[in-house]
Amino acid sequence: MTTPPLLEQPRVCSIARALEVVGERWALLVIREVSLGVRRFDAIQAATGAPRAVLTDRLAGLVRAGALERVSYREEGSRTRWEYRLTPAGRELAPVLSALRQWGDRHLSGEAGPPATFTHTGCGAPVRVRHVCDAGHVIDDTRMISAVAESTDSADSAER
Amino acid sequence: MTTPPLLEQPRVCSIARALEVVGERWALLVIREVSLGVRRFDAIQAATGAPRAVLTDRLAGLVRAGALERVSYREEGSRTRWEYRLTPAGRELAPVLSALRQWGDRHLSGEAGPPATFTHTGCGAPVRVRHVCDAGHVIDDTRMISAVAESTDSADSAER
DNA sequence: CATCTGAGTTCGATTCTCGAACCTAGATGG
DNA sequence: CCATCTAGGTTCGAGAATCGAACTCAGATG
Repeated sequence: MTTPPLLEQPRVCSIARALEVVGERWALLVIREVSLGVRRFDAIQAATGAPRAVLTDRLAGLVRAGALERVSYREEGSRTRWEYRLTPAGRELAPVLSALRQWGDRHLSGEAGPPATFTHTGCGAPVRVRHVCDAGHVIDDTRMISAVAESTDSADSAER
Repeated sequence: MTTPPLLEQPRVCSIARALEVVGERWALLVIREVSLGVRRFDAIQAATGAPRAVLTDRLAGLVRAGALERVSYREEGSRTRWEYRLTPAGRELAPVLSALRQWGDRHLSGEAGPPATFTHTGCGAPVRVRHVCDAGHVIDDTRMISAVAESTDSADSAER
């Protein structure tokens, strides 16, 4: 109980799997932009600052992973263009972005305060991400969350 | 409203700032391990699979950023050792990890289902991260969240 | 026909990451 | 006293990823 044993294999975990998709540099900033309605290559490039070659790569990866889709569209009297849109899976990354923003706001925004604030459109109150259980309890103390490992091969249960 | 103008500068944003600290490869997996109680260099190395040199670098970065602290400790009749602990700021990364895990669970865990589940210790109900406003409303539709840019220089307000 | 625009490619120069091997200082064993 | 073990790193060379700037290409536009 004092010193957990060394694992022989890196831990299998959804966090690691998620990071393989959205953990590369620029990937989450791309999702941020598309969430904000910025959908065209050049606009995403300008708003993120990613090098164009890298952006090409990230966009393709996010499409392959099912977070974005590449759609052709045509404005009145204009040629066909491409744009990137969030898929439902991509939209579900919103809590990841919010959680990062919340942490950055709190710990990295210096004197100036956060560069933007987010409010509930219904009631105007500030919005944050929190742990909530399905019975409706808001949980701020992470010690009140228990991990249960789905028994795979190497049995290691995590406690916090 | 149709096509947002190209930004001249990459967007200033807490997400980008947060990613400068925790966005490098392995950083969040290190935080995951320390959250789980794995505190020693070799144990973190084994659980994450990060190369040792990279791990040295990430640990130093996370200490510099104030998410971890490096503490010496001594077990009975043993020499002095070092361990890494979460600071309060590091503990506040929990929603980031949970949000990533939630997304990975939903979209990347294939047949086998999620490798672990998390429940509220009080009531046993599954825990997830959600947007909640300070008036207590749970918000699942992100269109009900409004962004208000703190008026800096280049005025661009974000709508979703 | 020349120009503009959107959406990429190509290129050479860093920079980062990987894995394996090596180093060091305090126990520990004989 | 010497060899060994362990924790916590360093060092090293090779390979992959990132960077910024310049180039391409096809369909409007003048």
